[in-house]
Amino acid sequence: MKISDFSIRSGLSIDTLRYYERIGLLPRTARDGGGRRSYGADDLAWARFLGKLQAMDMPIRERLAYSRLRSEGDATLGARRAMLEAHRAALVARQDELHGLIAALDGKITHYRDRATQSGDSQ
Amino acid sequence: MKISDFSIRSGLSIDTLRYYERIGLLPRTARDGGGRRSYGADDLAWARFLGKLQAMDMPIRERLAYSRLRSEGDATLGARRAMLEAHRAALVARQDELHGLIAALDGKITHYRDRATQSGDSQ
DNA sequence: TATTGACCTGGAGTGCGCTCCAGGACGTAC
DNA sequence: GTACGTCCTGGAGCGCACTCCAGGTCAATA
Repeated sequence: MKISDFSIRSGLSIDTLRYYERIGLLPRTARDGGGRRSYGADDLAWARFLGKLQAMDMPIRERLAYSRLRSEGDATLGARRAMLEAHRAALVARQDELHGLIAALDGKITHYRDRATQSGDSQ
Repeated sequence: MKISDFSIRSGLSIDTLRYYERIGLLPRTARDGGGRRSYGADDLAWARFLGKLQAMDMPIRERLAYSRLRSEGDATLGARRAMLEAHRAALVARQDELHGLIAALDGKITHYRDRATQSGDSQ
């Protein structure tokens, strides 16, 4: 698969794909005769998983650490699982935080609604 | 209140306080005889509210827009409420997204657990 | 065969959100 | 009255995560 197709299918821009390869987040991609990148199905699965880690707010340094572990093979399965579990805990914490923030926001919105034409401080 | 105390009580660094004032997120703070900033209780409420908007991932441009509305007085109450309601919807959407991502992560973690000593691709 | 369009590389530029720095002023403690 | 700590300003620098650009190569198409 050439980079333009891979970009569409992975959801990552062409520039981002080259950038990720440069920093080692994606392994050095296979090339065709003319030196152009040629992606396979396994590359797609990995790129999509990276996309998910990004959607989970995992910073690029951590994704890079995970990627390095992955490149070291099965010996690092435990370490990778530990990273995912730690990140899972962070996501759950963030969910809880959002819950509280939404509640606070609801209070504020209600307050605004109540004083639509009155005075007082609403920030 | 001087800036060092206000920094502690608001949770914003001294540099951040000055930066926010520079870009107009905090109104020009009152000064004492020597030209130093002198904060009041209302400043504190506003700074803390800004902190909450930040914790809600509201980008600085939006916080700035909100801040400008606030400085225009009660005429903008409706617009401010609309902003908060829009942001609330974004937070709820993000909560839902996190829910799905955590579920996906759980699948991955379970997969890792199952193949602790086996072969196969786990990303 | 000439042109077009997609691709390549290395490196520069961007936007966000601060954070740090130099050089200077003030006010309190000794 | 001088030393010290805290403050001031304007501006530079930084880390993140891309995004864009110049200058060049290559393959297919007209």
